[in-house]
Amino acid sequence: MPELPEVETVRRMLESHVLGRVTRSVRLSSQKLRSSAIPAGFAKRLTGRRLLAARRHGKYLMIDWSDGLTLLSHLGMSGRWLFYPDQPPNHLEHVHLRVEFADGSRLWFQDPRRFGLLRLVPTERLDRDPSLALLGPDPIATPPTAEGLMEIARNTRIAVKNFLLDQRRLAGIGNIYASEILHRAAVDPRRRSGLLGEDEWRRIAAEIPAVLTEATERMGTTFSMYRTLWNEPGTYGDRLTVYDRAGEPCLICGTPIRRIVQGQRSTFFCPSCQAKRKGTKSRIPQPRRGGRPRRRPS
DNA sequence: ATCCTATCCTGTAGGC
DNA sequence: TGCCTACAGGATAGGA
Repeated sequence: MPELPEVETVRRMLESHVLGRVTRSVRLSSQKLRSSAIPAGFAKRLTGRRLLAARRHGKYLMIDWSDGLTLLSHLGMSGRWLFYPDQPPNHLEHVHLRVEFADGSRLWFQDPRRFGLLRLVPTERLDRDPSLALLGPDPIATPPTAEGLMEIARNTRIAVKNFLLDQRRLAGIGNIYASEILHRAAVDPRRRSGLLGEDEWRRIAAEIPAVLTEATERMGTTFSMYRTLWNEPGTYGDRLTVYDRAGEPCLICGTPIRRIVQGQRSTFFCPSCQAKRKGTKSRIPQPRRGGRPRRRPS
């Protein structure tokens, strides 16, 4: 579910509202997350620690605690960090981690599908963690250049949509924003990365941070699962130009948006704006203003 | 090496 | 209403 903008939204909220709090009790669910190696003593090691910083690389969130401890987390498809200053809900399913702070506030990690990750790592060894070690640059911390992308793409035959999803090349883009970026860059998602021209990479390089930043400003995109730290939906769904709009008119040219499957995942694009030609001088689609509200999250 | 497929889970929407 | 299928924002092991 969550891509860079959703994780960054949560990170900012942790930074502004949870920083400095000290843990009083920590409870782990017995239900195991798919990718978490949770060592014995997890809860005990986190007890009595002060939250010092919240960092992010790509879709990974890193929460630093006192005494050199970092909680590495990935939201997978359905993970949520939720903060309750006062009363937490009585019944909430799939809560894997419950942290209670000394002031009575609580921080929970919920993940119904259990594709997420929680791992407690010594801060100094974080960069050697297998999940982080292979990640490419974060496109917000290090905005990509046309030249850089072209270099990474040299000699690869992978479709550009799947290229954008590969976290070892760039860390943070997921299935929604890959489609959005390519639509705004006017590049056909099926094009082989190694065959794209410099002008196309230039447009892609510009749209990557543009789309991710705009989405972050709107606290991400909520279809169903994703929520902010305050359990609120993100509103970038109102700005999506192609994702989940199969059959609806392209906001630039009116051509019906198409859905195809690449790597067992949906890709949405405009067959006209993103015509499969090299060096096309297409108009760059602009984000829509206002527009009809998207489906309300449940 | 590179690319692709299947798989891990639960919840929900839509067709009948 | 209920049953069934398809699909969902991700990463990754293993095979071609």
